[in-house]
Amino acid sequence: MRSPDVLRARQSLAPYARPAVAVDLVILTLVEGALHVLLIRRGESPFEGRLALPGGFLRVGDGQEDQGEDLDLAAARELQEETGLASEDVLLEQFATFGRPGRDPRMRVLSVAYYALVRPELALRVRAGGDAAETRWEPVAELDGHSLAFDHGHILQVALARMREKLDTSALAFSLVPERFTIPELRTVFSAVKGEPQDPGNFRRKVKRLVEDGVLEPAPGVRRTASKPAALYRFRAS
Amino acid sequence: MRSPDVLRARQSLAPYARPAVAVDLVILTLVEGALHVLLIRRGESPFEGRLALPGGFLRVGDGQEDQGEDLDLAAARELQEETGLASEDVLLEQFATFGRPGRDPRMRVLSVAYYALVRPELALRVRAGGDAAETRWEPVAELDGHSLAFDHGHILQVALARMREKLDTSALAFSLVPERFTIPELRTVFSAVKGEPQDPGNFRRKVKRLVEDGVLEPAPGVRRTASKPAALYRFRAS
DNA sequence: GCAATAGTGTCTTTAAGACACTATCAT
DNA sequence: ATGATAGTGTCTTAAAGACACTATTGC
Repeated sequence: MRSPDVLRARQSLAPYARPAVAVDLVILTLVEGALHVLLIRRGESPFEGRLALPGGFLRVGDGQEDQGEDLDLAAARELQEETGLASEDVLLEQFATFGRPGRDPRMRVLSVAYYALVRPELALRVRAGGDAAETRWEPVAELDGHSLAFDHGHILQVALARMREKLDTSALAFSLVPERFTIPELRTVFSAVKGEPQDPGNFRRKVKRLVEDGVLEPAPGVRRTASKPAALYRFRAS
Repeated sequence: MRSPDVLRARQSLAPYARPAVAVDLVILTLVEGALHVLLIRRGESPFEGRLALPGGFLRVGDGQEDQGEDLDLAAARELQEETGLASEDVLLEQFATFGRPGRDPRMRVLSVAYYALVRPELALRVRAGGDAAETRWEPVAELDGHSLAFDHGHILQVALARMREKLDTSALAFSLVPERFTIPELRTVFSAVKGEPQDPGNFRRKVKRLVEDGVLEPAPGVRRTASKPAALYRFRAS
């Protein structure tokens, strides 16, 4: 075996072959109380005709001066290209990088994966279904993991697992409701992400604590519903 | 702006320039109750003479048939090369990927970062300080973030933040104590990672719950200490 | 009026935090 | 015996869960 020093020398002088690097997006929103993910029908091989996560290759410059775009910027650019949404309106967060050899049969490709949480009102604006590229919202719960192209089913599962971890300890949930939202709306998000219904009374108590702690604040107006109108709240950036 | 379809076509036919991809390791252990990270004194430009995280380039094959090594395997290989430790004896987990343009002045380099948690008994075996490459354990608390090469100070901070998040909700802590450990030993891990002392009585209660829940089990023997010997426990893989 | 759901209140259990106290070792 | 620390017990508070109940709307 070569010693580490020899390895290091070889690397700086004559680098190994490089992998292609893609940035893939798990774009999620809530439609009628259920998590939906934005998928694209692939029009070319491999996995032609299969659904896949939107994404694209990282732009790398051609030298020391121009080294290309940041990963977060690449994710924002892809989001814009695929949905027309600006990254300021969406929670966009890197969560893992996937690189198993063979995951793309053509060549070695690493995928730096981001999840993007889109408010329901913005999700409506996404050109879905009408495009040539055939972009569409698919309900996460009804997806067969094996139906997605590449390892995208796995990537989706990892994204969901991470979101479940962070749901209670971050501001993540507030990115899946309108900017001004009701407590029941927020409860729907928790129910959908956790996959089990949340008790209305207990959930309300939890949200009320957030208000007392200054995380949320009451917002003017009410939301008209099928029954009793509900009070509005908003997230305090502070 | 080019349409997405045109972009996709260009990419598959003539891929953009590719970044170099490194796998860097935040190798941590506990020495005398304090978190220590394994660092290497760089012997070459850039950042010659500065301390850096150990790591190396991902091995990518040269075609469709040989696509090279998996990311996890690359991390395990680097760990073995730098410390002599086998990945089975260490908790090795990817936590983020860093790719800011300019982070390496020579060229565009992505770094897929892993943390590696090493039991104190194994840490002693690591050839530290005696090598030509000058590998050494540095106390995390005393490190000036700006003293590390590249963005490695930042990478270290992200690793620690992630560990703090997962400490209470994963088996992470059990990888920083001997396979058979005492409650005070485990408490030291929590104190070091959280950065604040843990109450002995309350902490013991928490561990006892883990025993009742079958996460831990009593182990034979006792640990002799400077005072009263302590009972041993072990993590139940199950 | 009635269905639906926003919103309130209560009781119980669990866990965290503060902290006093006892037990058992090495020296 | 004494210092150190393993280990126990108690009191308080915060939060989760189960669940009964009231209030206000659209229809």
